[in-house]
Amino acid sequence: MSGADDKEMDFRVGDADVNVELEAMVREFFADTVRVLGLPRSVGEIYGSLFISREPLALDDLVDLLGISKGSGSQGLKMLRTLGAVSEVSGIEGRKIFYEADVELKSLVGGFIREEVRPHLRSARVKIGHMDACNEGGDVHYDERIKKLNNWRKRAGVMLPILQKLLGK
Amino acid sequence: MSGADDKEMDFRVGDADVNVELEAMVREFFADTVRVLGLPRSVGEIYGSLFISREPLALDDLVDLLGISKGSGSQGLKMLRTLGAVSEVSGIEGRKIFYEADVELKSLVGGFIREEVRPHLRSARVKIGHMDACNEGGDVHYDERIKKLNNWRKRAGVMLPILQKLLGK
DNA sequence: TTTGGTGTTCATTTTATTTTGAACGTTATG
DNA sequence: CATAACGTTCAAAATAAAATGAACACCAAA
Repeated sequence: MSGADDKEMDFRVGDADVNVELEAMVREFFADTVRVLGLPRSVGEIYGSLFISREPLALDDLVDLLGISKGSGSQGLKMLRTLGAVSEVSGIEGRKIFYEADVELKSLVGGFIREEVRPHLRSARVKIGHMDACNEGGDVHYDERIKKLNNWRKRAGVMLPILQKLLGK
Repeated sequence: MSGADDKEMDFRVGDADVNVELEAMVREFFADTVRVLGLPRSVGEIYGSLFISREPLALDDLVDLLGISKGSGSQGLKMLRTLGAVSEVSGIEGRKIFYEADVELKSLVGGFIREEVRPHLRSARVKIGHMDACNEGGDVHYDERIKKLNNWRKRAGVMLPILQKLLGK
C-alpha cells in the first residue's frame, strides 16, 4: 500500500506517488526565480517540472502537465538546452525526446554566464570603445566617466571566473 | 574659443560644451544595461543622464532632456533613490531638488543586492520551508531535491558578501 | 509513398510592463 | 490668502514580451 488514501492531492503514476501540491510549489518557485533572471515564466515552469520529476519528461508531457502550447514548450526547451540547464536522456524507446534537469549549480550558473552575461559584456566593450572615439576633444570630464565605465566592465569580467570557481562544488 | 564650430552635434551650455552624441550613447548604454537587471528603460536613461552630466540635474531637466513624462521621471528617480544609485545634492537654490549619480560600483551593487536580491532569497527560504512541510511522507526523492534547493539558496547567501567584498575597490 | 507521430517556426493574439498625464498634495512667496 | 512652482500618485493608454496554434518539416514504420 503506497499512499493515495488520505488526500486527493496524491495519485498514482507508475509505481510511485506524485505529490501534486508539492510539485506545483516547485514549478511556481522556479517560475518566479527565472523571472528575476529575465527569462519567461514558462521556462521556469518547464525547468521546475523536470527538476522535481522522478523521471525524464518529453515535450508532450510538459504540454499536458503545464497546460501550455506545444510552441511555448518547444521554445522553452530550446532555451533551456541552450543554457545547458536540461539534457536529452538517451536510450528511451521511440523517436520522442526525453529531458531531465541539470541540477549542478555550477553548470547552471556557467550556462547563464556564457549565454546571457558574456554577450552583454562583449557588446559593452564595443560600445565603450565608441564612446571613447566620440570624445574627440578628449574632454577631461567625459574621459573620466568613460574610464570608469570601462573599469566596471573589466571588474565584471574578472569577477565571473571567480564566481564560477567559488560555485564549483 | 571652445569647440562648437566643427559639428552641429555640440552646443554651448554654461561655459562647457556638451557632446550631444556622446551623452546620447551613454544614456542608451545604461538604458540597455538596466534592462538586463529587469529595470525599466527610463530608469537607465535617467541614471545615464546623471552619470554623464557635468552638473546635477533636477526632475525638470530630465523631463526636458529625455522627453519623458513628469510621472515617469518622478518614479524613475524614486527607484534610483531606493537603490541608492542617485543622491540629492544639498545646498542649491530654491525648492527644486537636484540629483547626481552615485558612481561607486560598490554601493551600486550593494543597493541592488539589498533591494532586489535579498528579498528574493528571503522569500525563497520561506517557500522552501513550505515545500519541506508539504513533503509529509518524507519521500526520499523529493527530500533530495528540496535539500538541493536549500543548498543553492544558502550558497547564494554566502556568495553575496564575498562578491561585495571583492567589489569594494 | 503514404500515414502518423514529433518537433519547430513564426504571424497573430494575449498578457504583462511601462509610460502617460490629469488630479492632487505641499510649500514658498507675493 | 491666493498663486505658482514642484513633486507625487494612480487609473488609463501605449508599448513590449510571451504564449498560442496553424502550417510546415522530418523521419520512421506500414
